[in-house]
Amino acid sequence: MTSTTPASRVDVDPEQACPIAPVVDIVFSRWTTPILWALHEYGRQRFVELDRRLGTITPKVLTQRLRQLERDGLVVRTYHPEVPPRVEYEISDLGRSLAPLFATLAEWSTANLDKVDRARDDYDARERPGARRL
Amino acid sequence: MTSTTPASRVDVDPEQACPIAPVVDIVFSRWTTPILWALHEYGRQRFVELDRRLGTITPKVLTQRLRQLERDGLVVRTYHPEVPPRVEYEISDLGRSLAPLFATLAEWSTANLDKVDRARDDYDARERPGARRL
DNA sequence: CCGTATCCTTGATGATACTG
DNA sequence: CAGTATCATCAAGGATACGG
Repeated sequence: MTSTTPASRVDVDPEQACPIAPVVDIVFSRWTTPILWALHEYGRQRFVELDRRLGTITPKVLTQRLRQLERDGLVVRTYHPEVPPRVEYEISDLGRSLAPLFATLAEWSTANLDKVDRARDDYDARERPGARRL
Repeated sequence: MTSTTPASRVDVDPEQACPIAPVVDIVFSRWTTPILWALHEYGRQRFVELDRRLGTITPKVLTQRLRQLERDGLVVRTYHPEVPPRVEYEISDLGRSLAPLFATLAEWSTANLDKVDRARDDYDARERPGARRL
C-alpha cells in the first residue's frame, strides 16, 4: 500500500475524518451525559446518591464511568478517610465548560424532537406493509 | 431538591432524568456523526462514496445507520431506477439544523481537547504504579 | 459506605457470500 | 451498484457476591 491507490478509499484515517469524533467519544459515551447532568444539576454528591439518582445503573458500571470522567478531568473525586468511608464527586471546571453545549443540545431537543417523532411515524407508515424499497 | 428521602431511589424514571438523553441517542449513536458530517461537508453522495469515505465501516453497518438516520428524518435517500442502480443520500433540513450544535462541539474541541489530554497524563502519572486510591 | 471480583448474557460488529 | 443473509466473534453490560 502507501501508493497511489487509484479507485480505493480516500485519504482518511479511518473514522477520524470527522473532526468532532474525539469529543463525541469523551462526552457522549454511554452514561456520561446523565452523570454529568446529575452532578451539574444537584451539585457534589456521594457515590450512593448518584447510584440511586441514575436509577438503573449498576455500581460496577458507575465506577467505570466515574473513573473515565475523572481521568478525562471532567469530574473531581474526593475521598474522606472516615468510618464508614465517604467519597464525593463533583463536576470540574472543565466539565462545567460543557454547559453551553448541553444548552444548545436541549434547545435543539425542544425545537426538533417532535419532528423526529413525526418523521418516524411517516417512515413506519410508508415502509411498514410489503415494505418495498424503491 | 427532595430532602431526606428515606432510603430508596429518587423519583426518576430510569436513565430519563437527563433531559438531553433522547437527543444523544438520536444524534450521537455510533457512526452517526461521521455520516452526518460527511454528508454535510461533501454534499449528496452515493452509497459507495460514503462507504469509502468513512474508511472502516462495513456496508451492512452503513446500511443500518443510514436507515436509522432516514427514519429519524435527518437524511434523505433517493433511488434512481437505472441499471446499474444508483442511490444517493443527502442531509435533510432537519439534519442541517444540527450544524450550530456541531459547531459548538468543534469549538469546545479546539479549546479544551488538550486539557483532556493533560488530565489523562496527570491521572496516569498519579495512578500508575501501586495505584493506591485515597 | 464504596467499591472490586467473577460469571454470564446479549447486542453490536466483522467476515463472507450472494441477489436484483 | 446497492444492498441482504448468514454465521462467527467479541467486548460492554447486568447479576451476584464479597472485601476494606
